[in-house]
Amino acid sequence: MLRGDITVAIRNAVMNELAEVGYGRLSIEAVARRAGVGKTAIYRRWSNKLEMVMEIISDVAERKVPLPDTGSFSGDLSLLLLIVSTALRHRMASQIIPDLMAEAARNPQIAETLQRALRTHQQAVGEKLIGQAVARGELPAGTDPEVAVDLILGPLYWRLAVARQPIEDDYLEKFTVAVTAALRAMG
Amino acid sequence: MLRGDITVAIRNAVMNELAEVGYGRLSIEAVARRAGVGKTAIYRRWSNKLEMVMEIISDVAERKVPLPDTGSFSGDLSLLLLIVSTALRHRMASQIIPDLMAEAARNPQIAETLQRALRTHQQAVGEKLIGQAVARGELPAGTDPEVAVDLILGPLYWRLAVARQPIEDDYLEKFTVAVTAALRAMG
DNA sequence: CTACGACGTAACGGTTGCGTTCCGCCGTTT
DNA sequence: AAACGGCGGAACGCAACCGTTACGTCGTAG
Repeated sequence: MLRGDITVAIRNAVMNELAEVGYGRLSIEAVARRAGVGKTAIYRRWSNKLEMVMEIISDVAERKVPLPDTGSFSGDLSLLLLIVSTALRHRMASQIIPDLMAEAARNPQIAETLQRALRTHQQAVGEKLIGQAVARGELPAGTDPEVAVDLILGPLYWRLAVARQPIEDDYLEKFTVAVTAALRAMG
Repeated sequence: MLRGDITVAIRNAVMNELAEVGYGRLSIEAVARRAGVGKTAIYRRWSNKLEMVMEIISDVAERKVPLPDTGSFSGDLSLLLLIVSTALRHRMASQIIPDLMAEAARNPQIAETLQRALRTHQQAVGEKLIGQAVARGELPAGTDPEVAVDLILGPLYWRLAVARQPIEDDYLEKFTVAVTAALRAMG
């Protein structure tokens, strides 16, 4: 019954509005305005702001990202770092994610949705990456995927999304070497 | 002329309000209510919300933290990790910092204030910690303090403030070993 | 003792957003 | 041809907050 093009327009408007003003200041009226749509069209689909945002965010978050398999751990790692650092440079990630993370500290429902998406992602990446490396004998058998993911994603997120400092040409290279050494030492 | 105890009450109210509802939803009226103070008392001190929050935050951010000097790099590192991880467990840090960081993505003035505080802190910690280790011969001479700081603070911030997962007993130990190896390899 | 000024309270007009309702339009279904 | 239902638009009453103002109280400085 509901028109699909209208739904798409609303979803886009929500994402853009989220990026521009954040969840806290996002208003249904602004979304309607931006989507070129009546408020009624929105309330016909969701009953309030939280429900609307959660449904839209969940959809986006559940899109799966292809995991690297280049044949060597350092290759996998380089590629992963490249993918993540590229993603974190886009507005979608660099604005919306920190905003929702901050919001999650107050709203259990947002927290749960985000954590699930995040943890699933992390686990998948960590287990595949580390599992492959261990199978190849490049990392010791006891390597903890969880700690490994922290070591890999943490610094990138910190630098790009928190400190918001640029990444120079050789940074990812240096970083790959460092992380490899760290994981070998930790086993 | 302005009464000091009132100013203190307002500052506390702002910090608590920031932690609870975040910058976006912080209202002057709520601050006044919480501080048990009239709005006039606030407007007599600051002309608007942004100015008020920035001044208060700047003050807090500029408080200097004593840097470790335990005599060895791994000792320094362990202590630093302990200090940071403890700080990040408190509401003040785990709620307010991500919130302001997200806000900074939109408000250049907030961004600048936070970046200055952050960068100053980072540089001080990085240069002292790495400098000491290099002087002792524990790290190679070319070690980049900036990358080192990313490697140290990034994973902790990620785990505690983003992923919001607990830190187990041996995590910091493992982590210390890993980071040490990473820095040695990177030189 | 007086004057000053910071204080809390209360009210102001104006803005924004909520969630709801009613309307007339128009494309689809039957 | 008629009925249905999603659509945009407009307005509703309600609530919160903005930044400002007027007023009366009270502690302190002169």
